[in-house]
Amino acid sequence: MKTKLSKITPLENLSLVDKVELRLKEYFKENDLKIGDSIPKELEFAEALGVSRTAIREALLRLRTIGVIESKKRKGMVLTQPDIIQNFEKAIEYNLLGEEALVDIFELRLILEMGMADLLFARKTQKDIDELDEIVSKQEQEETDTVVFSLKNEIAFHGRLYEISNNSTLQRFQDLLLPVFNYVHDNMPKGAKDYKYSKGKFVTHRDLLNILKNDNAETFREAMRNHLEPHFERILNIIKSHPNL
Amino acid sequence: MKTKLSKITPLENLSLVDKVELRLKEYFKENDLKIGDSIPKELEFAEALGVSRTAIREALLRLRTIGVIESKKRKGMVLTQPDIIQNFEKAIEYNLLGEEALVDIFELRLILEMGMADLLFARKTQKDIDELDEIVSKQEQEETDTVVFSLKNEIAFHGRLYEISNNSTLQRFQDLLLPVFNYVHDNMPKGAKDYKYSKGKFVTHRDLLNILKNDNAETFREAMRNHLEPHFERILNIIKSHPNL
DNA sequence: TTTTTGTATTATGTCATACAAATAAAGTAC
DNA sequence: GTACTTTATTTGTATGACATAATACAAAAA
Repeated sequence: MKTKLSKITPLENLSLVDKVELRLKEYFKENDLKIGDSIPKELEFAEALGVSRTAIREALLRLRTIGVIESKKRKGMVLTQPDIIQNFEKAIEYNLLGEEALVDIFELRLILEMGMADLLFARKTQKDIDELDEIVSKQEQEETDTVVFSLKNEIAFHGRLYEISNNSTLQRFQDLLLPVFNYVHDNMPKGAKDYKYSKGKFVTHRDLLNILKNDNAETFREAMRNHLEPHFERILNIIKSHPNL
Repeated sequence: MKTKLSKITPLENLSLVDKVELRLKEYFKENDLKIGDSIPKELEFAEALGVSRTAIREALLRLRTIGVIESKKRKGMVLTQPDIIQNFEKAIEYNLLGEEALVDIFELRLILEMGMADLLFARKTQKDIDELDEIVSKQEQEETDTVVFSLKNEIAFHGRLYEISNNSTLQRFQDLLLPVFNYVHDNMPKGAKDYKYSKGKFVTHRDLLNILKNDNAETFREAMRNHLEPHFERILNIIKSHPNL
C-alpha cells in the first residue's frame, strides 16, 4: 500500500529563510499570539535569531504575502486575520492554471450550487425573494422564449443565490470562480449552448425562484440539478486522467 | 471661508514594490508567458525598471510565495502552476482565522458533501465500492450499536468519498478543512454528540454505501442530508451576524 | 483652551555593494 | 563517449546607509 507522504519536509533542504519562517511560526504559537497583537521589530528578530535583517525581512514578507501580518511604518508588524480567498485570487490572476485545475474548479462550482440548498432555505428573507423576483422578471422580458444561456443573466441570478447563503467565504469563492466559469463557457463547443434536456422539462430561473419561495430544499436541489444538467453532462463525460493514482 | 474638501482623489499610495509587482504581471501577460517559461534575471529586471535589485526581489518573492514562480540558483526563475490549495493551507496553519471564517468553512464542507453526489455516481468504480465496504465493515465491528460519532471513522469514510470524486482540488480542499472540522467538533456542546434524529431513521455509513452501490444520486443526496443532520442543525441555528449589510 | 503647525523619533522601505552557495555548462582526462 | 574538474552565472544572504511615513510631542496661533 502506498503510504501517505504528504507533509514531511526533507531534512535540511531548507534555506535560511525557510528556517526563519519556521521559527517565526513557532514563536507565534508559543506566545499564543492573536489577531491584533504586534510582534517584535525586524532588527530584534534579526539579533535574536542571529541572522541578517534581510533574512528576517524575506520571511516576514512571505507572511505578509499570505496575509498573516501587516506592516506599518514606525508602528511595526501586526498579526492580521488572513484572507483565505485573496490568496486564491492572486494565484488565479496570473492565468497559469492548467486544464485539469480549471476543470476541477468548474466542478467545484457545480458542487457548491448543488450543495447550498439547505443554507438558502434556512437564511432566505422576503427581501431576497423580492430581489430575485426582480432579476428574473427582467430576464424574462429580455429573453425570447428560447432556452439559450445568457451568461450575464446566469451570473445575476446565481450570484444572488450565493448572497442569500450569507456565507461570505462562499460568496467570495464564487466571485473568484466566475472568470473560470466564463472561460469554460466561452470555450464551449458550439452545440453545447442549445442543449436538449433529457426529460424535456427545463427548469428555469423562475421555476427555481418559485421553489425557493414555496417549497423545500430537497425539491430545490433536484430542480437545480436539472437546471445545471448541460454543465453536468459536459463535465461527467470528460474522462479525467488519474495522475496521482 | 473654509472650502469643502469633497472631491479630490487621493494620489496613488502604492509602494514601490507594489508597482513593480504590477509591472511584472503586465510583463507576463504581454509576453503571454506560460508554465515552464523562464523569466529574465533579477538584475535585468532591476535595470529595465530602474529600481534596485531589492525591490525586484521583494516583488518576485511575493510571486514565489503564492506559487507562481520557482527559483533555482544559476538557472533563474521559472513560471510554475500555482497550487491554489497550498496558499489556503499556509494561511490556515497560523490559527488566525476568526470565529466567523471558521463557521463559513465548516458550512462549506457540508455544502461539498451535499453537492458532490453526482460526481460520485459518475466516477465510482468497483474498487471504490469494495474499499468503502471494507471501511464500513471495520467500523461496524468497532462500534457498538450506538449512534455516537467516532470522528476517526467519519474521516475515513467521508475522506474515501472525496477520493471517488477524482477531483484532486476538492480532495485537497477537504484535507485542509479537516482541522477546522475537528476544531468545531471538539468544541461541540456536550449534548450535541448524541443527537436525536428528527425522523427517527438515522442514515448510517452502511446505508450510504448501499445507496451508492445500487441507487442514484438523488437518493444519495437526501440520505446524506439525513446523515449530516446534526451538523446542519447546529449550523443553521446559528444566527449569523450580518457585517456587510 | 483648542487647534493647527512644525519637529524629532522610530520602524519599515529602498538602495548599493559584496560575498556565499549552488549548479548548469564548458572543459579535461581517460 | 564517460567521469571528473573547473568555470561562470544566478540566486541567496549579509551589511550599512539613507528615504519615507507614521507617531508623539512641542510650539505657535486662534
